[in-house]
Amino acid sequence: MNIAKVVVDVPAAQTNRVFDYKIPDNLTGTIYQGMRVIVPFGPRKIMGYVLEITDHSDLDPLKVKEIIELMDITPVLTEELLDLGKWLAGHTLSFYISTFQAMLPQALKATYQKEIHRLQDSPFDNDLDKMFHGRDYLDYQEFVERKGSHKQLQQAIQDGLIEMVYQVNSKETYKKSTLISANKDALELEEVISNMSAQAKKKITILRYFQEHPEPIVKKDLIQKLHTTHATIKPLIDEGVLKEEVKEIYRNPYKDDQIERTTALPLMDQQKKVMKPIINTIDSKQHDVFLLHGVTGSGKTEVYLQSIQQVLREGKEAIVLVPEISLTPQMVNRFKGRFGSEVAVMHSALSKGERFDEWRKIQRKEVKVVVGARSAIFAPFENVGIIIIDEEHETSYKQEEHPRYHTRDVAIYRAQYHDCPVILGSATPTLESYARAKKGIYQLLAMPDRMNKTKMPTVEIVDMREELHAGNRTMFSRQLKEDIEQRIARKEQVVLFLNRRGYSTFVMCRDCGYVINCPHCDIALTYHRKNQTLKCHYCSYEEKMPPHCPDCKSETIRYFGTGTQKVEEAIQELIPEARVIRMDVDTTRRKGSHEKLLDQFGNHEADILLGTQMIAKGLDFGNVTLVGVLAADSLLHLPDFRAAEKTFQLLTQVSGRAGRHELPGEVVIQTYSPEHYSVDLAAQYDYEGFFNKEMLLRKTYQYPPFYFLTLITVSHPNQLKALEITRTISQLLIKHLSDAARILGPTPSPLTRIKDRYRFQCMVKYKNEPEQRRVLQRILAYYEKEIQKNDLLIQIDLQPYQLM
DNA sequence: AGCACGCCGACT
DNA sequence: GTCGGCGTGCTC
Repeated sequence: MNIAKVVVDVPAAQTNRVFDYKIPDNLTGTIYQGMRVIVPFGPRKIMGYVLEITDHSDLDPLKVKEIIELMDITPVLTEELLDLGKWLAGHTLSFYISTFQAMLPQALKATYQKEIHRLQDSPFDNDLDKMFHGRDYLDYQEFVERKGSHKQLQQAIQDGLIEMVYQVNSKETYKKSTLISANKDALELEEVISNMSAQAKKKITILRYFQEHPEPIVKKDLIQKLHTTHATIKPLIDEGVLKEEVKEIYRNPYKDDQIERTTALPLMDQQKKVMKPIINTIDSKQHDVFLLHGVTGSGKTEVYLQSIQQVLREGKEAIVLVPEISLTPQMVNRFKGRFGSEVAVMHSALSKGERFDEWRKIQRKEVKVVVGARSAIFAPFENVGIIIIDEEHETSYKQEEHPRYHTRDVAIYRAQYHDCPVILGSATPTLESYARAKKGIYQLLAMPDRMNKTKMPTVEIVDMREELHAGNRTMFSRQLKEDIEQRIARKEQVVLFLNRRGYSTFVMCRDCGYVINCPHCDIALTYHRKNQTLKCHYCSYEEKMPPHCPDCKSETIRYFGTGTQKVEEAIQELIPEARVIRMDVDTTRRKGSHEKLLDQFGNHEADILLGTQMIAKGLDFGNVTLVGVLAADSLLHLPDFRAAEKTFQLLTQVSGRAGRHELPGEVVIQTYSPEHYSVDLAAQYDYEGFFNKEMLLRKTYQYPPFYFLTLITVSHPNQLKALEITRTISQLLIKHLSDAARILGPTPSPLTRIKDRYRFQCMVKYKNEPEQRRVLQRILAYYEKEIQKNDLLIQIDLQPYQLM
């Protein structure tokens, strides 16, 4: 057992395999699969993951190098996760290294540094010598920046004067804290005190403290509590009366102790009904996928909590996934409240260090439940008893970069391994999931009623075209304005929802219609009022807002579109007495500000909560009786076959924010296409009707769930070249896939140009193409060289969510 | 990816 | 004759 099979940290097709390394004697017995190691690779030193430890290599023993050192004391990837990574790489056409990296927190990613070390004290007489500044090493980066001569460098290496040293580091850091405790019991301390000089007042106070509180205390806290300093504690430690120990502590982003503990709530009949099959599956250690279709406010979370409780009782662990956007303090508190310190929380608002700590709690089995966004599906638990995906229809479950996985697929794969259930919960399931449930592939569990039997809010659809005809040019219909005023008068609260997508704030000249576009990408620049600049969403190009139109010199150049800022101004103008809280990316960027704004709203410090996507989910304020949707159909016109589905989901989701408690709710939806079925059926809360209607269309136009999709996007700085390659790829696909597969394209991508690269795409619609992955892999291999040297980029997305 | 090797044109 | 440009191929 002295050979390790290692996947190295080089994401390229040619290195996407294992390399054999000898395990040096000093590491025998301490090295396990799933550990990170540092290995020599060509002239470099890089990080790699040990996949397997065996006792033989097919290679010439002379060619096999030795592992340099270990980066971990315990494996960071379990055997299950290593296997999952291998499967996922094949499933998403990614490199092994990319899938393994995706499973671990950022802090464990290796960083590389190159240094020039001098081997002799004697100076060499050229410019290179000066760069050392008398030190014995020089950072390579510095050498490059100061335009060092590569020739001199090479010469010096040849002459044996210097050598290149490669450093491999990992970014993880541990937060440490010093604990103080007494070395003696209360009686012994009494003796020490009596022997002390009466002048040593502070010292005595400290010892008295430990007589009463024998448990260890953080040094900093002790100093603060007793108004003393390090200087008084130190001698006591030296005398052996007190002892000091350095312990690793976790950064704690949530103050656990402030969260009120809760116990299981009594269940309503419909909750009891759905719990039964879930509990059965848990008890019989079976794998099954449940689709929990429950309207907003039907009590899905309580079902999750009690299912988890059952899992914990069996000594197993639970993974709960929620969309990033709804990972609000309210949500987190519900889990912390029920399971206390058994919960780890993982999401992007945490710092790298905090996320690493949460991950380590899981790795060390110090917690039993993880609540997190997409990547938490890779939690290194070894005894998973349930996986819950809340709001399963959310698009954020699909990773849009390599590896392009869907969380649902990974969840089901892991649940199969662990023989445990998966619960997909949603008020508006994806057509894919609902269709599978109807076919019996998933088990459908329905919760059609709201808790406390509160009625779903009444929904009014307002046709904005009529408003325009009636001479109302504001963004608020007369009805919405009236309703808002009424709520404010009644001291009730209002949530206003603005869907920003498709309505970004572009700049247009009112005289000639000229729109300012990004010079590198094919989209309009977005206006940022803060510093009067125009920014590109895709390449972060930036320019100053021009005082007049670049085309016709007219000064009537204005920003268009409806941003939350603009809506806020409009409300103030229309209803001056309204107190408004605005929630968008700008106002919630700072850590904790999200929470703070919601608290303010919860305390009725404002009448109106105005926001984008992020307020559509999970908010639960009893005093909200009106929800206004300002532009319901802005999503409908995106080039996306899921546009109707997304609109339906969003409207349903938003409507659920109103009237959750005693007070009845009302929803006003403003739209330019009131007759569209997704708007109309959402207003009637008719999921089934929407499902049937949409399924019919999907069937006609051959989209999921009737067909699978593969989207191939080719981009290249040369437009013709991009088109040509896309055409070749479609022809190859036509040739090698079955006749039943439909290959569309090449067509220009909806975003024709990003960062000066032209984009074309090709789409495959198919039902069953077992050869497809292999064909695509061959296509990638065929273009490998061009991908490396030229600027060719080929993106392959199996089951894409975003068609852009 | 990065790095060495090697082949070619442009220059002291 | 030599320097440095980049295309080619390899990394246990």
